[in-house]
Amino acid sequence: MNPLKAVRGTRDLMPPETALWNRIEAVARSVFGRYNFGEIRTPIFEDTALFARGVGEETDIVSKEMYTWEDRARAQSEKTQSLTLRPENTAGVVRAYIEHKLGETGQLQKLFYIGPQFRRERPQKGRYRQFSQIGAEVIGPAHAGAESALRDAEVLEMLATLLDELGIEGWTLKLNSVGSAADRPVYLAKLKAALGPVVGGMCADCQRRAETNPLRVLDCKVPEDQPIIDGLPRIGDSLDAASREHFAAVRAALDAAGVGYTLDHRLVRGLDYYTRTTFEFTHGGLGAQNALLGGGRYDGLSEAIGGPKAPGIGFAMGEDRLVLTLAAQLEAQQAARAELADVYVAPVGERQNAAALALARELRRAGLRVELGDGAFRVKKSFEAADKAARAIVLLGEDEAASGMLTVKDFATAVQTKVPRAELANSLLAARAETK
RNA sequence: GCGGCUAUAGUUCAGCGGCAGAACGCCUGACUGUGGCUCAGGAUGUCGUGGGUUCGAUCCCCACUAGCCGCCCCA
Repeated sequence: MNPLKAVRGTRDLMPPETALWNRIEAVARSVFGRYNFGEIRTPIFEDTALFARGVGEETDIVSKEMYTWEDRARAQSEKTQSLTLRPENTAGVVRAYIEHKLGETGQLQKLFYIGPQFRRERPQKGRYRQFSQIGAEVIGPAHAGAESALRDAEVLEMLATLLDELGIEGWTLKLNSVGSAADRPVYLAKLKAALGPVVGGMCADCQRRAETNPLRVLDCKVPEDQPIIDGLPRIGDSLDAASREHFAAVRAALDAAGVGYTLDHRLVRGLDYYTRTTFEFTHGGLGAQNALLGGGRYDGLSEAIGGPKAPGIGFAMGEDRLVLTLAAQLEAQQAARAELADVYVAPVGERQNAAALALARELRRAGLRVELGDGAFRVKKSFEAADKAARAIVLLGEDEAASGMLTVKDFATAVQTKVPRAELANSLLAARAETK
């Protein structure tokens, strides 16, 4: 029988890499906290209809990338229900906002999440079928200021801070406005009309996209098509006065805060719910998956899934890609170093094993990270193991047990001393404080 | 869903139609209570899975599976 393996597109995360994941999440929590966001945890699966209505029936995510199944009825009277592993988290957050009537509080809701999402795509570097996203949403009634351009700018400024604090070097913010729900059809009609006479001269992909999803034509990277694309109408020219003003206010606030960005009139996002501001933070070195995070405003999403009017803006960041980027910046080695134990407790002779556990318990209760050896090991072997696992070793043999003076050797300095048992924890804590 | 490349020790990888290799790591000893450096020895493995060609296949052929890269799409 073949051993079972993790299913395609999923993987195990293990030390030392998990230390890097934890560090990323700790930095994100710290930044979100300072911007006064609270954490939300929504279920990993939801009613399929939530994604069909929220994300958009015609998007690739919904039409071919979801893990969907029919939940079986447990009684004759019970109906079966179509359930889906969440492919993204914004729809779930907005569903919770509606379900718990958060709009009735009158307050702006600022929520962040960290958790796994699922899409049945072909796996490749930085893209897995179970992947983790870190995201946040600002949503609320219009009278709470949810529609304000200041909220867009604040979210973008927060993201710039987050990427800086994570230590991501060389990111780029791309910014665009796709207009209101009313602007979209107007622009689509113009775009289709303009494509009509020229699409025949474009690449096969574009000819297909012109039919299925004309906005994606703007994303085409084929060099020969670029002059044609440059001649197509720009979405920015189809915005109504209010959208135009909103976008100008976002840019003004970013300029005032000193957050750099690049206007990209071709930045259209794949999800149906986006309105007005759309953005993407990109980074080189990720191959075809160069987007670290993306997001935008979704003023109509709540209504699309049956809720009250609740404009909002949010983003989702691919945590797997952040890890890749940071690991490439040698952060992984530092994370691995942080995993070293403070001390290795080495009993000498099996008769000291019981006493060694008691000693390890004392040290661990004092807050030290402790690896416990085994008295069956020869002392040389204990030292070898300790050198790999910890910053220092404590020997507990017959001499030490009799005298109460423990032998401690610090590997960084190679200095060996005798320390009274009562002072051991404090002395090790002091040593740790020095090296960190 | 489509195309290209890849799959050999714990890891990174070499290799050849006829006994399975290196480096690092691991184990043992030099050193009976002292790591790192050195030296001497040792163990690794259904050569991804299944089929075919052949006297003989890890090697050649086919299929499958998985990974990587790209496309589609997206975070």
